[in-house]
Amino acid sequence: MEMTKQDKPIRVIIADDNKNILESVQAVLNDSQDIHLVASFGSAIECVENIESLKPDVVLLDIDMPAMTGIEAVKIIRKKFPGLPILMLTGFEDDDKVFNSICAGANGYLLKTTSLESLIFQIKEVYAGGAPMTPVIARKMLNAFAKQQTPQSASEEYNLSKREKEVLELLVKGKSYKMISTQLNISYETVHTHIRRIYQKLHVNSVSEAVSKTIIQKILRH
Amino acid sequence: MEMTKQDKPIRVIIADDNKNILESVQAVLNDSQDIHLVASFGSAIECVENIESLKPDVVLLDIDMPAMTGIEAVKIIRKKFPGLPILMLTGFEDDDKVFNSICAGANGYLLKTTSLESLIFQIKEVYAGGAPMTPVIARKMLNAFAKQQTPQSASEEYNLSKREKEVLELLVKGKSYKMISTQLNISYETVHTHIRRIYQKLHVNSVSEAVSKTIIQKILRH
DNA sequence: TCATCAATCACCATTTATGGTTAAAGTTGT
DNA sequence: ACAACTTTAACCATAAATGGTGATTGATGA
Repeated sequence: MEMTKQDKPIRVIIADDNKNILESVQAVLNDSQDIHLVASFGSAIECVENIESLKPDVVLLDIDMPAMTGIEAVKIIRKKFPGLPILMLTGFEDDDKVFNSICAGANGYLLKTTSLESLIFQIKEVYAGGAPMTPVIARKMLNAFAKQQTPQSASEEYNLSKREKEVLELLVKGKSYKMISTQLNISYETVHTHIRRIYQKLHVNSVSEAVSKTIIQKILRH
Repeated sequence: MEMTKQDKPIRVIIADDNKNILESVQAVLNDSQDIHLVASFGSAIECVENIESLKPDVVLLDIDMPAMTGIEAVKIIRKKFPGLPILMLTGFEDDDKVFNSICAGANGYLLKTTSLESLIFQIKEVYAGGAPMTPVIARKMLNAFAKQQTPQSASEEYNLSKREKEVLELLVKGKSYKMISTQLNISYETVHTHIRRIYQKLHVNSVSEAVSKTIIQKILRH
């Protein structure tokens, strides 16, 4: 894949709730001949609303934003603009979020700690059809791919509380009570209580039933 | 993932039908303290046959070889040695082949045009749990993943026996060991044994993991 | 025929999961 | 301020699952 000089600059928009990030990205991209930062937004909603009119070539999305998260934004954008390259921005390698973003249709991600010159390179790369990611994330993707793991299944129908959904997610991923308690930083007994409620609400009485029910549910919604 | 100094060199074997490649790789690896090229083979078959006795830490496989291709070799090796890192070697970015290699279980790939110093680095990386690949290939993987495609080879068989499949079916339906034993008219301990084997073959160690894996697999096949 | 694998069963020890019950602190909305 | 709900946590007892080891029978195939 050869990188030829752009006749027209790559149109980029960005959404990030952190002003500092926005500003520094702006500064760098404005210096570039090949990239034109068309607009920047402080929230995902604004960004999504303006894509149609702005017609960007590449979208940069902070993965963590209040109200609408970057992941949700990806889903919406991907649905309306199947081919539009989307890069996620994240402060650190939050595996699950990056993983879910990618499942939602993101084309790669950038660590905010990445050098800003590298940013320009990565934007060009994703525009040219590449997918920036580090070997560690790549490996995770491959593993997940090989295992055909489930991304994320939100179980709305059963009136599960936020915490209960979290716990159920982890159960579906095959975690034990103990692992869940560690991961969520709560006691084993609390996990036990949550699972009790989950079982009540789902009308099941074992992990395997809960897991089946949850996955099937999720699939059927598509 | 931190790269610490190796106390023992990484044991590497390579298969490539091109003598020039073999020789230059040999030359480079022999200069390295951290890597020990244990053996090199001119064909995939020889390579596969000798893995067991050589116990390498990393395998390098040319993607294009006569008789048995690298891809076929990957499948075989991956089956016998689930955790063994495999790097594919290819002359150019043959997307499909690389893609299929990865689906077959390769952990990354190297262009033969890559600098030989880089080669050492990449070997260390895959040994440490990374997955060397270029952005273009990564993009393909992501697309396939997002679409939840099942590439030819990725719909792995797990070599479950007839009985094991039956037991797994019931597990997925949420049945307990006891219920399964009743339904199949076999003892609890036999169920236990079957499940043991199933876990081995699926590389899991709990019902929930087995169930997730199985359902996803099944659903994705259509 | 010898080797391999599928299917069956058992004994053991240990870890996990499940169900019943209780309860305190925090949140939210009326 | 009160009700309703969420999240947290604990105690107890029992059921279930997991892992190690070993073993027998029959079928299949080199």
